[in-house]
Amino acid sequence: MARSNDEVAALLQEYADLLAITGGDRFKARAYEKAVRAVAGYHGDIAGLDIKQLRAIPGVGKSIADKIGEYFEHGSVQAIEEVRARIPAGVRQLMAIPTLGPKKAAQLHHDLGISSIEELVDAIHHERLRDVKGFGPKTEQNILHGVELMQQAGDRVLINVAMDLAEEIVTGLAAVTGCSRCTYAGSLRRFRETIGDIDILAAAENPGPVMKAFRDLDLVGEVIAGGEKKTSIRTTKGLQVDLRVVPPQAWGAALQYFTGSKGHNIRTREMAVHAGLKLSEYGIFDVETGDLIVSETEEEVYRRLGLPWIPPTLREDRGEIEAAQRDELPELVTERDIRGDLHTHTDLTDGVSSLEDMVATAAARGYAYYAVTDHAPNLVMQRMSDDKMLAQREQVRELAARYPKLTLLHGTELNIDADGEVDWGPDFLAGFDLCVASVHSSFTQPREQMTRRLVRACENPYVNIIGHPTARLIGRRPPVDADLDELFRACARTGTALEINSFPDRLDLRDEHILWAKQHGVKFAINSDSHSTTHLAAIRYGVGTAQRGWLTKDDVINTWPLSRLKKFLRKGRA
DNA sequence: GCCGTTTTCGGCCCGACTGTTTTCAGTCG
Repeated sequence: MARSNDEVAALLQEYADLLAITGGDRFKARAYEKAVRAVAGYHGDIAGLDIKQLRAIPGVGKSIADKIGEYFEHGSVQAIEEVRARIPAGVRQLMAIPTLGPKKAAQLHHDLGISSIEELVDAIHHERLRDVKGFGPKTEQNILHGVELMQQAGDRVLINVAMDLAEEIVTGLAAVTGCSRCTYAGSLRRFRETIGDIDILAAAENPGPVMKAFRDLDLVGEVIAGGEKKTSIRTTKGLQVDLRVVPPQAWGAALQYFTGSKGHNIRTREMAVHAGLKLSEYGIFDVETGDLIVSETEEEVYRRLGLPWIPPTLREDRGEIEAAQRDELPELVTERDIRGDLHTHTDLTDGVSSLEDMVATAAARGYAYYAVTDHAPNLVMQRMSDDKMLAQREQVRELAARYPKLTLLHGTELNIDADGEVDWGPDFLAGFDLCVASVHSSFTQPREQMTRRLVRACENPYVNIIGHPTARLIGRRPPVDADLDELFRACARTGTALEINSFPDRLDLRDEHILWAKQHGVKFAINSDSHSTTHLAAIRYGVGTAQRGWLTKDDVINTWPLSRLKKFLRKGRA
């Protein structure tokens, strides 16, 4: 379901870009960019809001609220149509080329009539850029190189890919003599679901050796920019990594700055300005005297702004500053709070590890309970049968004796069919300790049908958790189209939890949907959906996503003591 | 275009690096 928030955000971003290309008031363009972040990060669906409610969103004033209203009413916005008519779409696309921004794109369009990437490449080959002011031979090379990179589509990568790479680089740089601290920052530290580039931060009195060690890493494909304090490289696989080295005493301010997000940083810097201070990656300074006030730790930086420390996963300018000012930041769920995994597979269906190995790995993680939830018969390719399922249950019960500290639960992952029915009737389902139910087919049903299908699953008294609720695969399959408000209401009403599937290519529900569902009073289960012993650790990404959705321990059923969990799983059954 | 415990007008985040130019604009994060 393409949320209307995302549609509107894309439209406002286009307008902001076009305003930047046409020149004029750059603060106007910035105001639209601010509104883009506000709309994209808004917790609910903005389609249902009236003008007054739209204006209540910080960063959305009369003009933008009216444009959003006009868009919902007519499907287009006149002011945007007018500027579209003047600036060909291809001119905006030029901005996607690294090193090309709105000014250069506008100049190419104005001086040479270039309005597409193809025309630009052609113009370079015919040496037509030589006469344009500000464009030299290096710029030509940079553009051609940038276009080549775009064609290779070195897009965003999944969080686990970036995390593995970042941890490898951090380990390498931390070992360099003179490097006192090293960590990853940026969107990775905020646990965004995909990562565009990796930000590494190091502290050293003398940056030289750390910079050299970075440039010499085996994974470096090319050095994009190499300065004294900052170096950017592209790995052999095409991912950009930026390293910043700061003096040790500036660590806290630098970490705060390089963690972002951009929106969060703008807010904190504005707060500093209003207090007669200046906040940069080197610290908080007194504007009058230029004296450094604090810089060593993030806690000090936030405290000087009158705020408690804000967890990185909240730093998206989605209300965390206001919550911090009221001292109402949520106490976020952490990986340590997770007492068990409630969605896992074995080699009885499509897993690759045995029941024994999966349980041993769960026990080694210190879990208090663990559910085995292999696929049910309707997912025919998994070749499940009643007999096999019952035999596995026996095995689980026998295995339980070997793990006195770990309670084993026998469950299943049911298949929600096109009508909302599941694999078994009540008699057989009653034998399970818990049931996950998920959509695995008919992904493209119309909205009403899909909504009814999911709500029916919730209404089944044996369904405890809706697995990967939108069934999206990041970068490969879009989310199903359903009325999420209705689904969330049904979950809250029936005592059905929504899964936060931790598998890095799912992360489903995603952060914004979690925030939205939480407003309805829904409970969640953070599960790994493991198909191998190595997958259990992926729960960290589900926890990070849950944090981005502002969840506390109490919101997540698999942080609860077993007795409370079991009560929830009875779901009001007799 | 948005916003307001100094403001309904006059502000609007900050710094590194590059390429071009000779003191700086543009881009990026």
